[in-house]
Amino acid sequence: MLLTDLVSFPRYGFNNIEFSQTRAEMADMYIRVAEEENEEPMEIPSEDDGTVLLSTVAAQFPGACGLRYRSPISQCMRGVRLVDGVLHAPENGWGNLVFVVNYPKESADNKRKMDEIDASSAKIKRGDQKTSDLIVLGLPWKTTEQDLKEYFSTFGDVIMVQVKRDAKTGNSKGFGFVRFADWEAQGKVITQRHMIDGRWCDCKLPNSKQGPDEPMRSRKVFVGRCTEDMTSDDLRQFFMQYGEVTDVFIPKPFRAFAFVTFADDQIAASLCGEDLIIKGVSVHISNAEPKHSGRGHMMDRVRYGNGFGAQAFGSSRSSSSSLGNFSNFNLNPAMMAAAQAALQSSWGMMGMLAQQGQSATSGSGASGASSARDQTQYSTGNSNYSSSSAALGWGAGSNAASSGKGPLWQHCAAEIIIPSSSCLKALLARLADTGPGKWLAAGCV
DNA sequence: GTTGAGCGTT
Repeated sequence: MLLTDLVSFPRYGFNNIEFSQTRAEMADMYIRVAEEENEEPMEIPSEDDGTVLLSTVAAQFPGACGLRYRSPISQCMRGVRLVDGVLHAPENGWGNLVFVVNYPKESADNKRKMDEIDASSAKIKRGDQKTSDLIVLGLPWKTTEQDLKEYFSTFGDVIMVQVKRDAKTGNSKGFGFVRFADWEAQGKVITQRHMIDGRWCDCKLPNSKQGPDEPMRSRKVFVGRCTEDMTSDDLRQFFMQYGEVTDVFIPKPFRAFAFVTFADDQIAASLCGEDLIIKGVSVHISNAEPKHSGRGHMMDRVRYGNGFGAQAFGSSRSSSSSLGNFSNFNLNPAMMAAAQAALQSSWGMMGMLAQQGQSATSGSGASGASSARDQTQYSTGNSNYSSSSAALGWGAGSNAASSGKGPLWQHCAAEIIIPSSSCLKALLARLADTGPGKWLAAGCV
C-alpha cells in the first residue's frame, strides 16, 4: 500500500500499523484472484461484511463456480466456503493470498476436450471466429453511443456501436448494437450481463444472426415451481455450480417459472428431469420449449416421467456453440455397453436421471414417438438425428413407492431416450462424477 | 399459477 493511499483512506491511520480490520473497515477491500496459481491475480471487490459474491468473481471469470487457495500452513489447496452464492473468507481473512478460480468439472473437461479436438484436427476453421453485431438489450433511455463505446471498450476493440432511436422523437428505443474486432471479446461479452448507466443489460446474437432453428434452444432449461422470492441473481448463482450461465429469464408478472441458459448445451441437457432445491424450494428442471411453438407437446412428455423423452430437439445442432459440436461423436458398442451397465447397476444416482418417479407406464413406442415428433418439429432440414441417437434401457425397479420414500433410483423404469451422442456424453460425464462411475469417464468419455 | 420482451429505415 502506498503512502498516498494511507492519506486518502484515513481509516488506515498511521499509528495503526497492523491494519487490524473491523467489519466496517473491510468495506472496499479487494481480494486477489487468478485463473491459475502462478498467473497475475486480479483484484476483486468484497462486500461490506467481508464476504465475496460468487457473482462478482464470475463477472471477471465467466463460468467460475468457486475459489480455492493454497494453505500457507498445510501447503495443500483448500476450498473457500461457499454458501448460497456467497464466498466466506478463510479463518485468517482473505489476506494477501491468491485465490484460484474453480470451474465446473464438466465444463472444464469439455473445454479441454475441445481444445484437443481443435488441436488434433488439421482443419482449423477460423471462419466461425468472425465477429458479428451484438444486440444490447435493456439500455437506459439516456445511454448514448459514446457511453456504449466507452463501456464496451473495456472488453476489447469496439468497431461499431449504435443506439436505436425513434426516427421522429430521437428517443432511444432502449436497445442498440455493438461489434468487436475480435472474437474473444465478443465471446466474453455474450456470457455476462452488463451494468450500463445503472441498468443491467444483456448482449446477444441478434435474431437476424441466429440460425433459423435456434441452436441456442437446447442450452436453455425451463425451471418450474419457482417462488416469487427467487431473483434472477439467485438463479444465476445457484445454476453457476453446474456450468457457465449465459442468461436467466424470469417472466413478469410472476408466473412461477423461469428460464436458465447455459453456455454448454450438454450441461443443460444433463439437468433436465431433475428436482433441485433452491432457497429451500424444490424446483423442477425440464427442457425449454421453443418460444412461439404450437401447443400440445406437454401431454406427450409428462407421462414419460423422466423428462428425457422430449429433449431430443436441437441437441445435435449446436454447431454454433462456442464450446463445440459433438454431432460427429460416435458411440461404439463398448461405450454403449458401459453406459448400460452403469445405468443398470444400482449406484443410487439414477435419481438424477429420473427423479420424477412417475410410474413409467409408457414403453419405448410412446416416448419414441415423442422424440420423433420433437424431431420433426425442431430439427427441420436436419437428418442426422437418427444417426447420432441412441436409446438406453433398463429393467423396471418394481418397488413403486411413488411417495418418494426409498432410493430414488428405485423409481426408474422403462427407458431413457438419449437423443444424441452429446446427451449421452453429458450423462456419462455426470455418472462419472459420482461414486463408482469414475472409471467410466476415464475409459470411455 | 410449469414455457419467455424488446431485434437493426444498414
